[in-house]
Amino acid sequence: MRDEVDDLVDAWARERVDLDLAPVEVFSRISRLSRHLDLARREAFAEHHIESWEFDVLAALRRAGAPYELSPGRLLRETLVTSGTMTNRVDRLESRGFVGRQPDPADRRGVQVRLLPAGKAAVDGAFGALLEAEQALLADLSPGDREALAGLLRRLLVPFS
Amino acid sequence: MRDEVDDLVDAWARERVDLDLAPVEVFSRISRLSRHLDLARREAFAEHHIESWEFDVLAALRRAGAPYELSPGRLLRETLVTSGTMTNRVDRLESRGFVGRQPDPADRRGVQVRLLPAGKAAVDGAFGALLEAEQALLADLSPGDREALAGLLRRLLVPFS
DNA sequence: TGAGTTTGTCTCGATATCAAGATTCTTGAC
DNA sequence: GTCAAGAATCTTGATATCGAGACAAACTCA
Repeated sequence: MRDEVDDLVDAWARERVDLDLAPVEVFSRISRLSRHLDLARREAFAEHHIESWEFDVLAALRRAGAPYELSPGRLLRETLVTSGTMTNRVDRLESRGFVGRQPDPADRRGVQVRLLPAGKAAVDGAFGALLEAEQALLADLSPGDREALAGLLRRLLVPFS
Repeated sequence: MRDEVDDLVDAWARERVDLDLAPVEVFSRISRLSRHLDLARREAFAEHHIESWEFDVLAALRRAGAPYELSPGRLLRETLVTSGTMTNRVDRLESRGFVGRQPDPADRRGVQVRLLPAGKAAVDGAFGALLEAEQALLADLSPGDREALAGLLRRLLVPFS
């Protein structure tokens, strides 16, 4: 059982016999899986007529719980984009009727972005499709393997959190 | 030991008690790690004054081995970008003196992109810095853990290869 | 050989993102 | 109370990417 990264590592090993390529075995697989997952995500969402960036914003609001309201600042911290990008995203979600903007009663500089019913329906449907697609990708791993994998990944992620 | 994804899963679990969130435990960590790795990569390359996209192209040429020549078509398949993007990238690398373009003697439609000495020096230096930074991120895992992780990731990646 | 299809590269227009700056409001120190 | 410093949001300009299309050359198969 070989994957694309085995070929990559072999090629580097031929050219740079002096280097220890162990990190490539892990991190290159993570990067490539992430790219494949983005594509799979896009496909799963396409059937529900939303884009990945739309899901990211709507999901942050959905996770927050009723009344499904967050500030733009909070949203950009959740989704790791800049403020200009978030303004643009909320504009487009607003024009689709998925979210609404309301002045923040406690801070007159502020705005609250609220998830509207159409947006909630969209994100709930899309999340279901996403989980289904991802379940299929995990099908070859036993529950024990999944937990072991999640645990090892957590250990890599903790220093960043 | 909790990470950002533990919080994410808890939030979803509160809102959607009906769903099995096991895939999130794995795939959300992979996506987030990939984003953090991109930033770490950018930092490691900054000291060598090259950008991530430059490394991607130069590394493909470097891995190919002497005489370090690939066609634009081959390069875009290696780096997963579109042809318009690759034209732009090769243009900029050419203006930095890192690569050169030559007509393909065997196919008059074709072009060969060749890695020049300055480009080879840049990519070798940057790759060393990248491996060093990535070693540090792996420091907490034993060699056995690393192999187990790489093996599990390979099993996820094989279907895409 | 010659027509039609495929391949390889580049050009062009549209767009999402980022970074920096502008604006408005809040907060805390004195 | 006033003023400076900070925070929240939006605006603007630059840019890298994508997707579609153009063009040239190379195959295919009768």
